[in-house]
Amino acid sequence: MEPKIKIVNVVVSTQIGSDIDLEEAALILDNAEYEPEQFPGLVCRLSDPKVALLIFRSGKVNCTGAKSKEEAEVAIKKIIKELKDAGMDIIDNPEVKVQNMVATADLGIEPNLDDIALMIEGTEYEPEQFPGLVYRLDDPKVVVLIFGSGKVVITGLKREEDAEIALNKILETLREIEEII
Amino acid sequence: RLRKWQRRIRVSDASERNLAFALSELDRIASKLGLPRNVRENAAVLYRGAVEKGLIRGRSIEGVAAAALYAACRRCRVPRTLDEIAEASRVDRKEIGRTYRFLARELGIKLAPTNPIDYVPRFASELGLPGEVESKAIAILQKAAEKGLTSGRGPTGVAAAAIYIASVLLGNRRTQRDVAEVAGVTEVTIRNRYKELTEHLDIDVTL
DNA sequence: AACTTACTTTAGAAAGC
DNA sequence: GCTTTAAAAAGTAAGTT
Repeated sequence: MEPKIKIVNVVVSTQIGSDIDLEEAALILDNAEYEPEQFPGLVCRLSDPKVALLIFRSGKVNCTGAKSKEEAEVAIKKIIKELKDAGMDIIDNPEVKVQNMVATADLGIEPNLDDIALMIEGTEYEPEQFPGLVYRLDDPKVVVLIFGSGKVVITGLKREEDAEIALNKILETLREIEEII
Repeated sequence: RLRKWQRRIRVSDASERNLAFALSELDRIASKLGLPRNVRENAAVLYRGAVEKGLIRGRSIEGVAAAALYAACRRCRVPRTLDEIAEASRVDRKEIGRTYRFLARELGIKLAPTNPIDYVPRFASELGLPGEVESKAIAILQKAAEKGLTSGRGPTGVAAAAIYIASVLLGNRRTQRDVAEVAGVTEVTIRNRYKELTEHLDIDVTL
């Protein structure tokens, strides 16, 4: 519990029915946009849990922008209630699956990105294109963006605890590099 | 049996035609950018390697050629930005960058991040600056790298700021606007890097 | 020169082109 | 591959004031 890891985004998927009339749903939901020419899903933004939901004709639903799985579940229950109250055929307590989580943290040191790029396989660092170094880990299968400030972004997370595991692995690798130098 | 034979001829015909096209593309882009022979040859080697490993599948010949040239420029320490390569070819920078990463990974080429110092000779030359200014800019960049002032910043921006500072210090002043133009960055970026470098390296620039 | 807004990178799901 | 969604990191860019 040394590093303060903060979950900043959670992506979740679920299914609330099948063969959903998105035109109808668009009329029922307040902040809904549905432009099939542009994207096959209906976009609905909620302000309460500040999230965005994508609803598809198949009944599949994605929820992004939540800070936790629970927050995403609250958002999904909200739209389910709205659609059900309007008379649509919707599943009540669908199983929600976390597809991805994004976290931020601080290494507490200012790493030399050039050294990391040269010494660690599987890292990409192209400052011309992006200031962060891209570090792909296999064990917790996540991707970590490391910045010169020591700030870090961890994404691809399926479990919250993997963030700390990944962070510790990186700190350990950084220590090994410093020993060599 | 005869069909199979004809097919082989056709395939090898197509391969040769594609390789010839790729090499002419490399030459066309390289000429437009005024790249030396060794860079073109290096790019051709990379391209052939990509063909041998079947890395062209699902990718355009122009895209792979542009990416090979981008990688070759870096390997030969005469870097061109993705924007410069994109402008000289008809491939957009996003695809060149993506293809370059793919090639580097698949061909097992590990390129060090572009060193801002590698941009100095070209930029200084385009600005008509003497060798002393070039050397001074390089010295500034070496100090900057030691203090971690280049990490995360765009190589062209840092190089531009160092050249600007060196030009002022040695009495061969170029305007930020002129330096920004040859480096392909904005004046705002030069000012930001300028502030950072002069403050952290204790450089007194009196105008 | 300051502000604001916006784009670069990463992951993942969805349905369709 | 692309399209759309959200969010963070830090750098760079562009438009206003």
